[in-house]
Amino acid sequence: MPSYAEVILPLAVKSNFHYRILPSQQDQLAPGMRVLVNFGRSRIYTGMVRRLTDTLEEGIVGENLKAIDEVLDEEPMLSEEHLKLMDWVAFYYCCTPGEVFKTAIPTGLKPESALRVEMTQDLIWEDLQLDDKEYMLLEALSIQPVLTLPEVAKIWDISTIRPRLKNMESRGLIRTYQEVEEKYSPKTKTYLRLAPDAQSDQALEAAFDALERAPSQLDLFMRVVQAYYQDKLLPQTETLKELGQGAGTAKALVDKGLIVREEVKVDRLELYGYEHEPQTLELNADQQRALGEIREKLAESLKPVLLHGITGSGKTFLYIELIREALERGEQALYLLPEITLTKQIVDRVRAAFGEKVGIYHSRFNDAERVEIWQKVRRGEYQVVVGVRSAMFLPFPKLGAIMVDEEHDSSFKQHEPAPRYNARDVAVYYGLLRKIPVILGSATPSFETYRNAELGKYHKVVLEKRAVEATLPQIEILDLRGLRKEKKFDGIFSKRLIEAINDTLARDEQVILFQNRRGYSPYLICENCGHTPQCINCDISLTFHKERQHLRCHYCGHTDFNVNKCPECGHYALKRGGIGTERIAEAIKELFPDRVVERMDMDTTRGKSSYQHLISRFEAGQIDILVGTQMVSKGLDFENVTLVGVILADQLLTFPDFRAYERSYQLLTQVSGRAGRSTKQGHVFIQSYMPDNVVLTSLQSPFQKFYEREVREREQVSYPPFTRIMRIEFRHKDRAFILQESVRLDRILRPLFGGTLLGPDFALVARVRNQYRMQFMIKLGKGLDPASLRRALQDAFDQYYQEAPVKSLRIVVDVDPV
DNA sequence: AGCACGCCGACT
DNA sequence: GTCGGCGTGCTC
Repeated sequence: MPSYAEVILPLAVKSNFHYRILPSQQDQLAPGMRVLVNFGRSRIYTGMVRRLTDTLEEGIVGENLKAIDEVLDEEPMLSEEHLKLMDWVAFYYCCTPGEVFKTAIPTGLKPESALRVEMTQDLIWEDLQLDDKEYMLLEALSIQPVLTLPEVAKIWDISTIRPRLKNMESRGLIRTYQEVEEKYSPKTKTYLRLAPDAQSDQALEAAFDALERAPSQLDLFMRVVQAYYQDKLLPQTETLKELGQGAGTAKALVDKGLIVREEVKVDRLELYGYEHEPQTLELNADQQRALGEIREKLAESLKPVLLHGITGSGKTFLYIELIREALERGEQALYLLPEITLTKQIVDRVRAAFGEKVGIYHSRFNDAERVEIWQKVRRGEYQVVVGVRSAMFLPFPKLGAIMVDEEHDSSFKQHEPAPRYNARDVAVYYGLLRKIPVILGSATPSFETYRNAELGKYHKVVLEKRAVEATLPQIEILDLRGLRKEKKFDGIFSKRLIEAINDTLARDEQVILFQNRRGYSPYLICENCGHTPQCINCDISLTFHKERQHLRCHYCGHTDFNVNKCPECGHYALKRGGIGTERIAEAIKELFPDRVVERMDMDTTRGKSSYQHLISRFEAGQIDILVGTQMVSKGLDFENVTLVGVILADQLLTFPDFRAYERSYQLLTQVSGRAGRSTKQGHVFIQSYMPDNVVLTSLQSPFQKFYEREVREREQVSYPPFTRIMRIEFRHKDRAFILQESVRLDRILRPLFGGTLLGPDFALVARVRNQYRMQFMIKLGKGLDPASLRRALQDAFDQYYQEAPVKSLRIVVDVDPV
């Protein structure tokens, strides 16, 4: 048995650390187990054993290593393949193993120590020379004997508290120590049971006698006895409520020794009941054909499959069949989708097929819930998981298939913090590693995936027909230039759109209006001097929110209540510019005062269930017009929605990014797909000042045509999918300094990457939270493989740091940014 | 990520 | 003169 364990720590440290394995731990330790280890002066972290070894790097002496404090698992929590997956993510996305570990494992499974503060025993207050802060702390400690660091910080209201605490400790006033806090505890429910001593006939008789003058207690006791004879446990809360009594009654009986309380672990995940019996689906002919093709192709060779199916073609039914096959093989399946598509609708569908074998994994789950899902997946109790990005890291013991729905969706990519991974690509890698099928589904595939399919790296299967016999929605582009001249456009709505809304509502059908800007107006502008109020921390104009009567920065959250007076010239001449969802909702309410209009964007869906609530109301027909951002473009499959209006497509089309057209096409296709999900004809109106734009004119023709045309342009400028991009961003609070460093970095990077290196440029928003941001882009073509690029980059950074000390310049590497 | 050490401005 | 601010380097 090796003597040392290489341990991944949940920190952004470059490499793993080694710990000594104690003799008592020798035969129980294996890679994939969690351990408690001491790190630094006094902190205790949960680490992950990566491997066991006898050899150490040069300069590290085995005897000097710290020992593992405690082994937390009896069985490895992660398989070797899971560990390999995490290794790959760290390598590919240029981050540390610890950063991957941190995201991959729920917080509840990573207990760590926190500093506690206690008052010294027998402190004689009179003799002490205390300043205000010290007095405040001791006073707090006399009420609450143990405080944590954040609590102390709150009492003192200063930023550096540690030196003060140290000072107080050295004077013998307080004691500080590290304590590991258990982060996860199972949820329990209290049941009542007849006490063992009260179970004999004699004892019961005596008890009834004794309770003669306590009718409430007698009532409850009768229930307990009844349950005892039926061999059942009695739930305390419900029983007391039923009897109309308080907790005191139960307590009295417990005190008399007649009954006992029992805590039973309960499942936090018992969601709403699924009424449906598991059922098989009837696939239509086209779906049958596609399913057959997928099977054939996978049997031929195990490559990822692009399932290209138009909106409403029933891709979900195919996923379900493929999942069923995995389960029949005795394996598990993972169904990944973007956050906002994970709705009750989709869950219901999957539950209808697989019942209680289905687990859900969502960012709105709290930590305890995540732990329970994790455990159920690990024990195989969940055979199917429907989840978002991070579900990719769940510990499936025998994963047999992965479905990635809406594979083009950018929410599969994590932006902040590291690891900046794309769950779709991680899925593809994991499929390769475990030799299991991966299905990438989309109506508008990403250019990367589509090209891989064209090149034969991926299989391609197409679904061309809508599942329900329905005609595709009619898309009409409304030319605002012309309409404005003819006075058929009021600045927000064209006459044509209003008429269409009117007709739709008259038929008792519903309307979705889409605008990719929240708030009332994206900027204010002074009519006197032309100034636009900017955020004090970021280089961006502030968005006006009318309801709250303030200006808000959508990057850092800074708010400013000065909405009337120009901060530059002092005139009360601030005018509202641009159109946000709030303004559209207001305008549409004025036009249709007796209709129910609701807004769906990040401002109106902050609460845990507000999103679901809005959707349910919309589904039930309680909302006539829904105005929203991207949020309305996905997951809303409602038959009664027959009209979709895009208020202004131009901001999408002119967004300064090489993917702007690809994105616009995807988004507009998706939002159009909301109209006419049934036999009713759907209509889509897109307002624009650039009606001839190729994206708008391509919307009604097949995706492939648009792709072929666009991809040629990409090829000419060597952009993805012909290259892969690595973005190197650096941040610093001093503008002059970052400019100077950009030149120095350029000098080092240029010889390595030559013409494939773009930049340095300021980022799209040059300053965020008072940090200036500049960036390089490296286009990684055929010549350079990712591994050597990463090495070259590491060398370059090493050289950069060696050349001159760098003051707090943060460098962020983003691989395959989207 | 913490936490210690080390160097510069506003206070007794 | 010191207290306390942050900037830098190290942790198996």
